[in-house]
Amino acid sequence: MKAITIKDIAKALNVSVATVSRSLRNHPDVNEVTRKMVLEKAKDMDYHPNLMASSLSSRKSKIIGVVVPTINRGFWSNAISGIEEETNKRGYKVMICQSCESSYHENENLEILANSRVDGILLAISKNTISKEKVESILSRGIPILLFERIFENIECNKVRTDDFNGSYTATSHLIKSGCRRIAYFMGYKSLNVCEERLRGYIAAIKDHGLVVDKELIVETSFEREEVKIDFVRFYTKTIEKPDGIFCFADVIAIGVVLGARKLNLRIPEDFSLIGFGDDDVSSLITPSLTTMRQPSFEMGEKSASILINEIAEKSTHFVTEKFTPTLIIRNSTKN
Amino acid sequence: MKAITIKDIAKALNVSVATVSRSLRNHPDVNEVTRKMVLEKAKDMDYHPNLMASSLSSRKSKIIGVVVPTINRGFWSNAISGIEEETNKRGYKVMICQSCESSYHENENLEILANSRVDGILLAISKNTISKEKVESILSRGIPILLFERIFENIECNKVRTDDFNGSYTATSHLIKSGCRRIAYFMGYKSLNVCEERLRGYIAAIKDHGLVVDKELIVETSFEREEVKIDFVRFYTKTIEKPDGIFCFADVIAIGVVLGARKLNLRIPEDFSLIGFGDDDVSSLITPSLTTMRQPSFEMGEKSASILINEIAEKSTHFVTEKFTPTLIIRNSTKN
DNA sequence: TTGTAGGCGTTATCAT
DNA sequence: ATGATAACGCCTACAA
Repeated sequence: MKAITIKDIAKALNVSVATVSRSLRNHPDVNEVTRKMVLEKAKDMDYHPNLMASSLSSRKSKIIGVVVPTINRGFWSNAISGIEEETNKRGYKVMICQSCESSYHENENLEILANSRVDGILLAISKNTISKEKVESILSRGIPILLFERIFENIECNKVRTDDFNGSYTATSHLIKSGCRRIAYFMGYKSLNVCEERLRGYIAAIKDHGLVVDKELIVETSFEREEVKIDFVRFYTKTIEKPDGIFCFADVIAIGVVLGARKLNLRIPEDFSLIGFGDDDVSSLITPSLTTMRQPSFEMGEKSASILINEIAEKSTHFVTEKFTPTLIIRNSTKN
Repeated sequence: MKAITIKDIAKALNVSVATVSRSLRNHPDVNEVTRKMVLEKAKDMDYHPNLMASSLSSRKSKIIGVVVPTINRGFWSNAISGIEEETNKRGYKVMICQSCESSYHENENLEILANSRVDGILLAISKNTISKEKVESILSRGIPILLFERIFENIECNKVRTDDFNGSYTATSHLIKSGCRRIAYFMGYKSLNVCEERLRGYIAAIKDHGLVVDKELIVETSFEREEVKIDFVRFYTKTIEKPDGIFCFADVIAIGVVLGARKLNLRIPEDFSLIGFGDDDVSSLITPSLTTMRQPSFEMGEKSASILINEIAEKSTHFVTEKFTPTLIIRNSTKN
């Protein structure tokens, strides 16, 4: 059951392992006749290269590590798909880990990936990651990290992000233009700077249109539909002056709001307008279909992988931050 | 920038690499004092083990390969999540690849995973994979493969599958019990044996209830919503005797049918009842909410990983086939 | 063009 | 309990 190695081929052919190795990797310094012979023999003997050995020796694994909060929902599953597409195209494989929104798991995953000597890491930080320490320690070990979607502001590395300010400004403005005057923001986790950025855009839009920001209308909630539903019901019930518009940090939150509204027998957009962020797969299907800011999640994944692989290949030290601007998709959860 | 190795630690401590290696791996044959010393020094020197070297030497990578048709939709993204959960719990990492329903990509991925010396592979075959050759060749190289959801019938390995016959029999029967007499089956790809199995269940239910099978009502379609929509419109338009019930191979197909029905201004379930398979995330949200056969996709992923890892650990040669029976979830796309 | 030999960072098998 | 030393399978100067 022992696998065939280049040594076996060399022996069988009475040549050196170097010649075999070179032939197999299309090295120029090999006689074409020799190469043909080696390749044929390799096929004959059912040879399969050992990538671990090759990686160890060449000091590159051709593997990209990925750490995301979750892999089976909305933005993340699409982004991963984009990552897969691009990495494969460039001859890399991918090792995927979930942090489950836990900084502890995130750190563990990062450590294992780094110890596996992946050539680079794509990371979207978890909701409770506040310290840059781990990331910086891995960067200092010479392993490139690209931060995407969930990033640290002050850190020296490549980044791919959404233009959150712009997006939420557009979303909020759309609500205002369609007649809303009292707009709530369901914001997700305060700790994440994406949430903060979108909060800033929301506030700016409110102010720019001469409305007032009411802190009572800014609600921190989770990324679980059912929890959001509960949060919404509580919020709406206890709020005296009802909002006539709600902007949500993410579509999954907006959908939670829809569920809550159904429970309270509220009609959207008659009783209030609703706008999400992300354009998840479900958003066009739910009733009412969801007005939202579309994020090109697949493309963001592709771009992230592309930039990281460029960095790996060229050893460039010039870092970029790529910003993707979301686009407004108008559906039936807002008026007009 | 060169990373610290056990050799460096050994030198710094004036002990042998063997001692360092043993200390690091909690080998019993080490003096506790020595171990403490080594561990401390390792931390001091910022040592991080090289997993590639370790894998090469120990001949186990602690990595599980996964090959699925797609990673960002319905059953698959949930199954992967379950796989991730279980593998991590057992100290393994995961390398994920998509076949994109292409046998060619599937083979390439399998080859790379095998060459990466993963300890085992979880595979759901693509829609156009007909030959078992590649799988068998990898099995013969001593790398365990577990087939899940999309399997070959006649092959010696562990399997985790849905009880497709049972599920589609139940689904079809439910339509009949709720009054349908002329039931269509939107079946997905004929080439897949899951599709065939569900077809068998559908046919059996029809016959058992004294109805007749009409081949005109068995429609092959794709797994893309928009394509299904088109297929449905064409089908419904050209069919003289309209069906009063439609059973779909998967929820994504059922949703395509919903879109098609909207286009034709048909009402569900008034004009026809609709039942899906899988209970995708969207299915409870769409209008009408979808009656469907729920598959425990996450658990199936977990179970698959669990069985495979057991096989790896115990080198057991006794293969099992685990069957998961789907459960009927009644919502608003069927009557009563 | 080909071969030799050392190295990649561990683990494992002997001794001691 | 510890140490030499040979694998693990491949790559790569350097020599020939």
